Amino acid sequence: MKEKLEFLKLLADETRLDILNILLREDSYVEKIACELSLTSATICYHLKKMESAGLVNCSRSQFYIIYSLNREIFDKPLYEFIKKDILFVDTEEKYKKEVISHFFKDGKLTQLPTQRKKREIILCESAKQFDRGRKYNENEVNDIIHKFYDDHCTLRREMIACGIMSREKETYWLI
Amino acid sequence: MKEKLEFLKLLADETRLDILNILLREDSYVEKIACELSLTSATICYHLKKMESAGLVNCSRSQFYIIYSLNREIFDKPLYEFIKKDILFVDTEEKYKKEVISHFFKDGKLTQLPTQRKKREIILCESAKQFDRGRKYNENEVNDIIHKFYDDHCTLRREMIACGIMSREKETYWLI
DNA sequence: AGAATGATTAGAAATATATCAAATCAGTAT
DNA sequence: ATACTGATTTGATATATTTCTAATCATTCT
Repeated sequence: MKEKLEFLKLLADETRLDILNILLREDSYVEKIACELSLTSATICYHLKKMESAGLVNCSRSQFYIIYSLNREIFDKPLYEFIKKDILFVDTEEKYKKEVISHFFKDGKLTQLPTQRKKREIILCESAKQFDRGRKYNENEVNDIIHKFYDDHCTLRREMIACGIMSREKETYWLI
Repeated sequence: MKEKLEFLKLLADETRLDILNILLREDSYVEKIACELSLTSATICYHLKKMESAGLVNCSRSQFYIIYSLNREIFDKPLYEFIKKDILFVDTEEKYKKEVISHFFKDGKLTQLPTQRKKREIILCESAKQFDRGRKYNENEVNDIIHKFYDDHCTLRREMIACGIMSREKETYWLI
């Protein structure tokens, strides 16, 4: 998660890639790398310290120098390992529905019936909450209830039946 | 090379990692991803476009939507593949030597004999260029030549012999 | 053809970070 | 002990990039 991102951020820098490529070839030390890359020691040190604390490289003192070396095993892992998060996404459908509902319902009024099938279905389900399950309604009652939040009661009524939320027999309507 | 860096930069962003993790689970489209991550469509689009042009994801239109999917084969490769540069480093030793020489020689004068063995060797080799190979020198000649660029001719003369650049027999000196 | 809708682009603001010069720290050698 | 030398830290500057809002584009459906 957070660590993986930090890890990838470390790799996503040209200077650090250059440093890693040098270490891939041979162990080295700050001053020499700085010379090879035409940068200051301060800069190289800054990068090496960062990479060291992330476990990308190791270091040990040898006489005057602090020798840096690559932690090679890390680089054998497939890229997949570095992007996969362990977090499971739950309730994304629910969140999406809420988003759609809050977009089409303003102050309790349905501003418009969505053209898109998937979204229309969500809106129709939401509209159906104005009716009680098990109760029978006549056409006028249905129209009145719909009219409280949407002008075109004919269309909405028809659509609810078309998508299988509501059923009708003669003049009687009920939720399925 | 350049491409690899661009690739890693793309991965080193939290939002893009989130997007990739969503696509790892299922194909999706801009608006839905935006909703799931609580960001605007513009932002998601910006990231997806970037990743698409790098070949990380693919897209195709389906009715209203442009469905994005992961280019999975890329993620199977080991990290190593993404950091290894093809460029061979040549002349790094040469560059390092020049750096050391220009540091210790100012205006043709040797400011100081380096303490460090490796650097001292470089300086001694550089100093040896003042002598001609094959020619024999007596001690005074050696001292005079050295004295033109360094005060302590005794030390320098001794060091050149110690490190095997110059040889001596009785009062005669010559380069090896 | 025209309305609706998802995708994209443009411009601006905010944030993160690589780099350097200079100062300081920490071992090494005489 | 003291001078030397490589490593590190600090503070400042420059640059890149993410994100948003608003406008525009492109496609689908009636």
